[in-house]
Amino acid sequence: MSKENLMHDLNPQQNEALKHTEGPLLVLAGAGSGKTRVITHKYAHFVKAHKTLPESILTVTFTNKAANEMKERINNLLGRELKQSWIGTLHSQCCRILRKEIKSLGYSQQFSIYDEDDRCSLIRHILKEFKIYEALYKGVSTRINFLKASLVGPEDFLSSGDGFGFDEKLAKIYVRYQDELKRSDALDFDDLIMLTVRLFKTHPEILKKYQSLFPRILVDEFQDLNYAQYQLIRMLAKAHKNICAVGDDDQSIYKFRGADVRNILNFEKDFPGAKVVRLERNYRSTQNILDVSNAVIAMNPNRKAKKLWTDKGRGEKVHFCWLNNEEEEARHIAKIIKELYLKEAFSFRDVGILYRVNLQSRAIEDGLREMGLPYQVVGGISFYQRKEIKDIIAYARLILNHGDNVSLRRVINCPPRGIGAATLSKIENEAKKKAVCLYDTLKACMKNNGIVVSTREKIGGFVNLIEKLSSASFESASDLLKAIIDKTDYASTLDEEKKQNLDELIASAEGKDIRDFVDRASLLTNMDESTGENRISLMTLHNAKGLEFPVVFVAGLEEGILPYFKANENEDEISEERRLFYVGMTRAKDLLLLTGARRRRLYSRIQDQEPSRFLRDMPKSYCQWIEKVAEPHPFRGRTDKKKTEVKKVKPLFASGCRVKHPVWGIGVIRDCYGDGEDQKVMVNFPNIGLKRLSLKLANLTKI
DNA sequence: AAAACTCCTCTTTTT
DNA sequence: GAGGAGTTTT
Repeated sequence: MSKENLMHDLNPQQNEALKHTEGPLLVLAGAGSGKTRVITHKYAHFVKAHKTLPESILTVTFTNKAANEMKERINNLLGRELKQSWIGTLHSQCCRILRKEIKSLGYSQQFSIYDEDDRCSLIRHILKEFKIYEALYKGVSTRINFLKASLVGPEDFLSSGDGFGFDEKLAKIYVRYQDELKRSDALDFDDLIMLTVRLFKTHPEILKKYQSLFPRILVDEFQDLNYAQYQLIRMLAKAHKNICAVGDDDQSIYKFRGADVRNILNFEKDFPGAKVVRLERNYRSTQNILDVSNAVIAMNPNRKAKKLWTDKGRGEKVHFCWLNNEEEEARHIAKIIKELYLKEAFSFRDVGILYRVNLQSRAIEDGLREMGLPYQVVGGISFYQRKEIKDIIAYARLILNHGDNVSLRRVINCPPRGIGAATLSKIENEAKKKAVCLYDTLKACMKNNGIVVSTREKIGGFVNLIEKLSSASFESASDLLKAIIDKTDYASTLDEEKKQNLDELIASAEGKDIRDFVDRASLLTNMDESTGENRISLMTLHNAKGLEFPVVFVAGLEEGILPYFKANENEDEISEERRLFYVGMTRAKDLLLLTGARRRRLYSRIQDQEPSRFLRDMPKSYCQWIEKVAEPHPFRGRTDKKKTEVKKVKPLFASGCRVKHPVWGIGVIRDCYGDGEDQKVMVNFPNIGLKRLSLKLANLTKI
C-alpha cells in the first residue's frame, strides 16, 4: 500500500466521517467503499490533530489478521511504529482487561482460555456423566453459545422461564458446564465477553476506569457483533458517546454464530443523535459487477438501502456457465484461468475461487492440478487446531494453571504412559468427593492405597514431570515448549509432517512471554498462511470476507449449494445465503465468473441440481450466459425409473438410509426387521433418539 | 493399551 | 466415500 495522506485522498463522504469527531457516528460502508481507510484515517487524525494518545483509542476488529493490517496501515499514516495500542479483537481486549481485573469476580489471574475444542470435550465429559446421549454435544455447544451471546448466564437461564427456549436438561448441563469452567479457572470465548460485561456491571468503578481510559472507540465490522459484544461496547461508550461504528448490514454472514444485524438497525436508537454517513462509492469493482450484485442484494427485505457506484466503467460482463457436473465445472474454471494466464492478463495470485462448502474444493483442486495450475486452499484446518499443537499447548496451560482439568485430561495419557480410563475415572471420583481439581487429586493419591503401586508410580512420574516444568524458570515460551516435548518424548512417535509442525510452533514462540504466547495460541485460530506466493486462492465464501481479487469465481450456483439446502425456505436464512453470495460477488475487481453444475456428487450420491434462485435476480443485460446444455441421455429417464422400481420391490428401507417422519423430522435407519406389510424399522432421530416404528403405521418417506 | 472393527456424520465458523 | 470417534477385541 502506498503512503496514504491524511485528508487528501478521502472522498467527501469519507471526509465527513473523518471530521465528525465528537459524539456517535455510524458509517454504513458498502463493499469496497474504503471502510478500513476511514478507520485508519480517523485513528491517525485523532493522534495527529487532536493529540489523542494512541493507547486511549479502543479499536475493535473482528479478526487478528484485520487487527494486524490495521496496525500496519496506521503505522504508515503516522510515520512511526506504535508501541502501545488497543487495536485488536474484542476477545483479546477482554482477555487483557480480565487478566488485570478478574480477581474481582473470584477467578484466578492465571485463568486458561478454552477454545471450541476444549469446550466440546468438556461438554461431552458432562454428558457422559449425566448419561445423556453424547452425540448431542454439538447442539448443546451451540445452545450455550447463543445463551452466552445473549448474556444469559446459568442462573439467568434457570430463572428465565420460557424466554430462551428453556429446557431442564440443558439448564442442568449449562449449570454444570459453567461450574466446571469456574473450578478449572477457565474461560471459554464467550466468557471473555460475558464476564467482562459482568465485571463492568458489578463493579461500576472498574467500568468508570475503562470508560475514561478509552475516550474514543472505533469498531470495525459492526454488523458481526453479537448482543453481548454490543452491550460491552455500549457500556464503554456510554459516558462519552465518542463511538464510531463501521459496518455493512448486507455483509452480515455470521448470524449462525450469534451475530445480530439489529445492532446496526438499533444504533441510532441507542445513541440518539448519532450521525450516519453512507459510503456508496466503490473503489473495487466494475459497474457491471456492481449492478449485478446490487440487483441481487436488493431482493432482501429489511436492509438499509444503498446503491454502490463506481467510475471504473462497465468492464467485462458477468459470466455464468452451467455445466454438466462438478468435474466439468472444475475443468471449465481451470481452462479460463489458464487462458487468462497465457494472455498474461492476470497472474495466479489475482484469482480467487469461492465456494459455499469445503467439500466443493476437492473437484476444483483436481481440475487445477490436472491443468498444472498452482493453488492454495485458504482456511480449513487451522494450525493451532492440529492435535500435536493442541497437545503441547495443553501441557503449557496445565503448567501455568494446575486447575485446568480439561488440559489435564487431554495430556495425562498422551503420549501413552499407562494411565488409562479406569485410573482416570477413579481420580475423577476422588476429585469430585474432595471438591478439588484433578491435579491435586493426583498428587494426593500417591498415598492412596486403593490404587496399585505400579499405577501410583506412573502417576508419580506424571506429577513429577509437571512439577519440574512448573518450577523451572524459562527464558521464553519456546524454551518451555522445547522442554515439554523433550521431557515427554512427545515427538518420537510422530511422522515428519507433525514434527515439522512442532518445530514451527517452537520457532513462533521464540522470545515470547509464556503467558502471552499461550493466550495467543488460544485466541488465534488460523495463522496467516497467506504466503506471498503466486498462487490461485481457494476458499469458502465466509473466508473471503474482507478480501478482493481481480478475478473471482463463485462455484456451485445451484439450489442446495447456494443457497445451501439447510437454509430451506426459512426466509431469514435465505437472506443470509443471499448476503453470502453478495459478499462473494463483491470481492471481484475486474472479472466475475459464476458456475454451476447440472449434476453433482454429494455425499456419495449423485444428485440432479437446479440452477440457483439467485441467478434469476441478475439483470441479464450485464451478464453473459453460457449454458453447456447436456446432450439428452438416450436412456435417461427410463433407466432411472426402472432402477427405482426395482428398488421398490426390494425392501425400500434399509439400514443406513435417511428417512423423514412427519413429526420427528429426519432420521437414519439403524435396523430393519420383518418384511412385507409387517416390516418394522429402528430409526435414530438426532435430538430425539431411537424410535421403533412400523412402516405400515408411521408415515415415513425415504429421502 | 494398542489394534481392529463399526458406526456416524457430512455447512458456514474471523474468536 | 472418507475420516473421526467410539467400541470391542486381543
